Amino acid sequence: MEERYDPQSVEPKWQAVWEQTRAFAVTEDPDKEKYYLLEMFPYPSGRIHIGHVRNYTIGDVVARYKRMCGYNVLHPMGWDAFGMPAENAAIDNNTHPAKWTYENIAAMRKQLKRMGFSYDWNRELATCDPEYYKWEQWLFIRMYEKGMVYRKESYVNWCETCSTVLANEQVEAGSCWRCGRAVQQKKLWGWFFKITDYAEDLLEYCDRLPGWPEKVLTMQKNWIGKSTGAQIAFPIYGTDESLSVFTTRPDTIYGATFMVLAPEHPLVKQLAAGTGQEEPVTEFVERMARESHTDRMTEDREKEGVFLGAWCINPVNNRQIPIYTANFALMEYGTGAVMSVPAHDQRDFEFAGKYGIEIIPVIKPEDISAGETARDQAYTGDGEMVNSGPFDGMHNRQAYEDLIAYFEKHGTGKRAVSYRLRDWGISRQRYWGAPVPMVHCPQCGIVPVDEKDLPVRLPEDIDLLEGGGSQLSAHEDFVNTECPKCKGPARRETDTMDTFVESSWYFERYCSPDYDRGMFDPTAVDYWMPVDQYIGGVEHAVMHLLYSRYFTRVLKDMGLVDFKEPFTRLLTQGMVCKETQHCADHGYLYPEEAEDRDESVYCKKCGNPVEIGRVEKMSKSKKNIIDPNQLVQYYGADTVRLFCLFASPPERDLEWSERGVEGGYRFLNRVWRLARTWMSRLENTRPYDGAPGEVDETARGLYIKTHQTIKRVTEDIEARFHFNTAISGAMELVNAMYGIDSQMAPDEADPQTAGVMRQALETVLLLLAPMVPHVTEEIWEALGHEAGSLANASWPAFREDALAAETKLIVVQVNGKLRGKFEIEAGADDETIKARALEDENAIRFIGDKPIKKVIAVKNKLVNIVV
RNA sequence: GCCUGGGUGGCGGAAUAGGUAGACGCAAGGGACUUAAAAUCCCUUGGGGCAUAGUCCCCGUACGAGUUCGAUUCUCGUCCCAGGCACCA
Repeated sequence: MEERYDPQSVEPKWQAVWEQTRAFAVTEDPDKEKYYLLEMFPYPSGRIHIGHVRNYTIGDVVARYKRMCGYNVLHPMGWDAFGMPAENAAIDNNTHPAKWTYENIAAMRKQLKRMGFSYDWNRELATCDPEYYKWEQWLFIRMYEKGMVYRKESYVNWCETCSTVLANEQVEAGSCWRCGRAVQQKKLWGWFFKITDYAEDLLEYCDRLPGWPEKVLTMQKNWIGKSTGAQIAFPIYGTDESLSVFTTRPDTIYGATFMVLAPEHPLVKQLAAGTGQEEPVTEFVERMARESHTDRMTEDREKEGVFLGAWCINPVNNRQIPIYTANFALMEYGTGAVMSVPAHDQRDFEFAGKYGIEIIPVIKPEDISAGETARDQAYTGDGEMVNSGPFDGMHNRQAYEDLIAYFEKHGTGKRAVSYRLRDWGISRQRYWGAPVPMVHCPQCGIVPVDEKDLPVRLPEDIDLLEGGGSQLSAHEDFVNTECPKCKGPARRETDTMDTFVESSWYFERYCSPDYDRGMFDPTAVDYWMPVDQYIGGVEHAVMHLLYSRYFTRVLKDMGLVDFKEPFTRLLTQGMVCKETQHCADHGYLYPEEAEDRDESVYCKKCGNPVEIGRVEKMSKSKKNIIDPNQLVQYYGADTVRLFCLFASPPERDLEWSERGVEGGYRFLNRVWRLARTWMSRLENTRPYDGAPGEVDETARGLYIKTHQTIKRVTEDIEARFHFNTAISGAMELVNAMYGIDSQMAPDEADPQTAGVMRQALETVLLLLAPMVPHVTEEIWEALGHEAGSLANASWPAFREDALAAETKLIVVQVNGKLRGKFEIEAGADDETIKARALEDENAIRFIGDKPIKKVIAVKNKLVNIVV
């Protein structure tokens, strides 16, 4: 053991050992209980950032901990390797996306290895590998055959900068989630997955995922957005046709005074034709089409519409009601038509007010005296029905049910459910993605590629410099093919798939990454899946996690897996944040561009004082980032890992602090120095593992502390992943060992004390091994253990009797306020401790001459005297 | 507006089947070692009070009530912060 702790020599040494011995490679072993720990795989951007480090450190601690507990732990890592940045970088640097991607992967793999994460690198995969996306294409065809995929022309979210389609989930506040540009609507043909078929099941299972954070489940539920109500047909006046609407409030139908169609609704132009309203309607519809989705959806958007010149008939009272088209109606939701009841819907109320449409209240508010009708807003609550013919006097909840029964009886409507969730549009007009494996044949129409011809490989000789959009459609060799059916000339589909498709099944591929007869080896998936613990950022709460749940259901319905939910437990770790530094002349500054002196911070460029901003998520634009590489070079991977774990519990945001990192480094040095000081005394000593009764005074405290710490750290990790308190516990144990150290020199220690010291030291190493694996392995070896054996050591167990055989501190309260305390042997009965408490001088002082009403005793804890 | 979380020292954060509030770390102050500094080690550190300086007293977990012998923890109300959703009929 070296005198000085030098992470730069210790860490690479153990990383080499783990690599050579393939320490973390696993295979299915039916005799061992499995544990599948997965962290969300990264996009290979070129270098890992501190968010990755935190995510993967948390995961690594759990993986190593479970491994020490005897589980067969699958802990894989790979690359979410398709996507736009590769194309942009390729254009910028005149390289190829594949080259750029694989170089980035190599660089990041090296960085991850330098962190000492316990991955089974044999299972590494990259989604841009044809051997990977081949099976994605295979599944696409299976889904197509089963009618789970379809093609349609639709308005899509279009990002001009990225020249691609975005899924609804990829639009954030009306802008592209990647580049921030305002999203436009564009009509385009594209491929869709029928995720809406599973809306109900996905929703239902939100209540059957106890291992998931409530927050994520709520977000998913909201995203699916289930509403129940009725679908009702309104005959169109003067025609044989009818207008179908979805409403959640069939009970308010007597108050319907107008109808609204989405501007894109096919009936809009048809109904307006020849009514004299044709011109204003066409003008309105065209203006709406020109407006971006963003503008139309902005908050507080003024409601606006045009009368179509047509009417429909309310089926319950034959009332003739006007039909409008308006900006607030969405074609994608329900039937694209709204039954408007201004008295009981705020939006309809505003519209009616603007256009002078009649407002008929049909529900009397429960909290307002009868007869009152003048209101400045819609009433959306419950109450007694009025103005509703035969339903008058009934409670609206009852009328709701009766009206649905009435519609069903007369065939004018039915109970209905509507979801906010839309089908998943997966077409992207980009090069760097998995090609959709379909062929357009002038004779046979759309034909899937033959399975034997998979994968449909991305052509490598491509010139990306020619403008944006998909270069695939310009690649003649790729596009021109023959029809799998009639063998005539045909054209290939040039859309590639959304990269979320790859990440919807990679966790299954990890189970058998080299399998070449299917997406995965069923026996391997059967053994490893589902993932026991999944860890990643909350930013994936909706998209990635919902798509993965959907995909798993698809695989189940195809008989490929026998479970519905891929992730049993989910942990969403918080973000890494740091204060910003801003110079009046030079803008935001990187940490190394500012200089700390005299308790203030100055800009290195101009020497002026720097303004310290609020603590925010680390981002390049704010320059409040720190480079994991530099930290590792300076402090070592163990210190960086330790700080990430210690600074805050995993689900909470972590505020980066250079001083905090130094604190972590100092602690590891403290452990090192203690081990080094005592090494010659301990290396030939056996750890003391005897009964507590035989431990004499000197070592007794440390002995008990050791066992208490094992219990505490185990519970902190096992029950709640609170590594910060686990580390606190280990620090306390080290402090206790320094207590012995300050009392005696190592060679003065009696055999028993030395044994207890060794036991304490080994405990510290075992408990910290999952968190700081390198330094602990080094000291473990110095103690005479086989090199590299700590990674496979058993998690320590505590002795119950070591915790039990103790005196307890009893707190004395008078009227609930702390007035004194005393020590007594553990388990002393209530009467004994009450008696002792009543003798307490200070307590007596507070009791004074007031009569004692009651004395409450809690065994081993406290006595409260009530006066 | 709706849905989730969350408000505890100078700072990051401990403590919830209700039972000593502030573990552990950072920062700060004092001391030891040193020619000196760094490193290290030890001590102090929520606020206030006192003729008694203590095994002392009062206040204190966003704010206001309530339940209880006892509330950071449970209930109700209010305020503030963060994240998500937001014309979804």
